[in-house]
Order: sequence, then C-alpha cells, then structure tokens
Amino acid sequence: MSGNETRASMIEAAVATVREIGYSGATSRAIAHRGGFNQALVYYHFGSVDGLLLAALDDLGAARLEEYRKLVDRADTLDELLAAAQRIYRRDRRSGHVAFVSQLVAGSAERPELAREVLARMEPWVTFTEDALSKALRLTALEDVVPVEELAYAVLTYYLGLNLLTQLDPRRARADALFESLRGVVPLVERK
Amino acid sequence: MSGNETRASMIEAAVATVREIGYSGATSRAIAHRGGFNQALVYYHFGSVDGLLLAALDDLGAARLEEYRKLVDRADTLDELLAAAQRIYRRDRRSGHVAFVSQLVAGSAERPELAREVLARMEPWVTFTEDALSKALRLTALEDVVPVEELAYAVLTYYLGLNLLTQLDPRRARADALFESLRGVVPLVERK
DNA sequence: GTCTATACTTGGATAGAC
DNA sequence: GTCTATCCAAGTATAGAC
Repeated sequence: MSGNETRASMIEAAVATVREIGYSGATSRAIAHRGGFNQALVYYHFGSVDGLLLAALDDLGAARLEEYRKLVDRADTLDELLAAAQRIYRRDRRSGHVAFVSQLVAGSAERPELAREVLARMEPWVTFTEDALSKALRLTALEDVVPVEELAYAVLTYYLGLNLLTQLDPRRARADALFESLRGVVPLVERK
Repeated sequence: MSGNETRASMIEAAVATVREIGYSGATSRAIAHRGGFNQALVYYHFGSVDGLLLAALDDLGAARLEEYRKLVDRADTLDELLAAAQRIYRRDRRSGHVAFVSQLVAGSAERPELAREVLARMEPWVTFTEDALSKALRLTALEDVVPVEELAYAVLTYYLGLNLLTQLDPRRARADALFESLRGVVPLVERK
C-alpha cells in the first residue's frame, strides 16, 4: 500500500473509531486494529493520536464545508434554509462526522493544545452559519430582533449537542420532527 | 473523618475533577488526589469510578431539580420562563454541574452500561422541561405549531452542547446575550 | 514506509495491615 | 473505614530490523 493510501485509511479508521467508542476509547491501538494497520504508523505519520485526529478533522471539514456551501447557496428564504439544514443533518447523521467533532470537543477538556486546534477549525463553520442565516433572515421579522452572530453560535451549539446525544440515545435524539416543526414557525415571523 | 463525610467529599472531588479535566481525565487517582483521600476508597465506597460518577449525578440531579422547580413554578408566561432559564443557566455555569453532565454523556460513548444509567437520570429533566414549556407556550401562537416534546428535547440538547462548548471556548460560549435576544422574539409569537 | 519488539507510564482493582 | 502495597492490563512512544 502506498504512503498516501495508508494515510487516508488511517484517517478513515480514526473517524470510525472515535465515532463508535468515543474520544477516550480512540487509542492508537484501537484505531490501528480497526483499520488493519500497524500501531506504530500512527506516530510515524502523525506524531501522536491527537495529531491524527486533527488531520482527520481537517479532511472532513474541508470536504463538508465545500459540499454544504453549495446546498445552502441555493436557499434564499428561511424555509428553504431549514430544508437545506435538514438535508445536511441527515448526511452528518449517517456519516457520523459531527459525532466525531462532538467527541473531539469533549475530549479537549483535558488537553489545552487540542482544544486550541479544534477551536480554530470550528471558526469557518461559524462564518458559514452566519452567512446562511443573515441571508435567510432578511425577509423575516427576526432580523431586527436576534443578532445573527448569537443565533449562528447557538445553532452550532445545538448541532454539537445533538450529535453528542445521538450516541447516547439514538432512538430519541432525532431532529427530523423538530425541523418540520420549525418550518411551521416560519409563517409567524415572515415580514408582512 | 466519618464515612458520610468522606462519601460527600469524594463526590465533590469527582465533580470538580470531571469538570476541570473531563471524563477521560477523571481517574480514581486523579479524583483521590484532588479530594485528598486515598485512591482505594473509590472502590470501597462506590465499586468503580463510574459508580462514583453516577452517585455524584444522583446527588446533583436531586438538588438541582428541586431548586429549579421552585424557580420555574413561579413563571407563568414565556417571557418569565426565559428569565428563569437564564438564572438557571448562570447558576449551572458557575457550579459547572451541567458541564459535568455533558462530560458524562460524551464519556458514555464507549460504555453502554454507563450510557444506560446516565440516560435514565436525564428522564426527569425531560419531563421537567416539558412541563415548564407547555405552561409557558399556552398563551402563544407556538402552541399549535411546535410539539412540546420535541421542543423540550431540543432545549436540553442545546443546553448540553452549550455546557460542553463552554469548556472549550469560555469567552465566546456565553448564552446570556442569546437569552436577551429570545425575549425580544416573544412579542412576535404572542397570541393576539 | 512498514513491521516487531520493547521500555516506560498510567490506571483499575484487590489483598491485607492497621 | 482507611491505609500501604502490589498485580495486572492497557496505552504511549521509540529503536531498530526489514
């Protein structure tokens, strides 16, 4: 297997492991076992387990941001944005990508170094959400009432909590019904 | 020190440790060091580290639920409920109690046994939030549009995410401004 | 670039003295 | 009920062969 292929398979295994058994279960041995490669390779390629996890975060983040920007760019109204958000949620749920991020956030508690890096990689998502919201709120009465920055941060916060809770309670933590309900709220806030 | 005093001090140390260095940092040794007692006592009194953490969750939960019920019982309108929620948030933020819960949820990923127990202890909070919301939404147009169960679960989900993110980003993850903004939304949904 | 082997560290858990 | 001592398992990280 070439160096690049191995790198990619390691990142994949890292995401899968964190997703399934959490940050504290994602040891170099567990990840290597899951991906079918040697444990020592983690240190050769990424220096440390956290290094591997951050590389994975980079990979996922870039791919997802590009993909989701396209989806959201097409949404002009609040209702359309909610529909796009629901599609995004379903994808993230299936892939487990945000569950991965949630676990990294939780695991950062004891590692200031990791925390700093994770935080830096969340920044583009704050901007992304702000942009989407400010466009969609333009035609609603919410525009004058709720600062977009606050709301964007709240949306990301909720999303993080949702993906964390899904691991604990997969049956119940389904946001689909909530998305539908929120779309029912739209008429109430539309600017007449 | 009597048995009961030791028990209480162990629970306190456990909460502080999880809050400060996260679930994966909260080893029996770390907790014992923090509380100034012997590591072996964790196993004598609680059987395991997870046993201690669950006992702490019981203690905190009972105290907080009773206290917060009083606060919320006095709130009759949505605006008053938001004000009460803001007070609760400030207390939890200071005490770190919900940060503790968030860490337990995250740590449960690899421990089905712990997950089950944590989940069971969240149940009263779902009911609590549902009750509060259904009373407060009665006078608003939201009553017909958003199912209370969905909303209550979403509120708890957000709260969990908020307390998780606060550890990572204490400067920014402040919900105070958001609470204020939400109170500005109330007039929009009041039933005319 | 990938493997084996291993030194070192940390944590869970228990036995037995006090 | 609390302590010391200790065993065992698991994880990090590196050296060195291939």
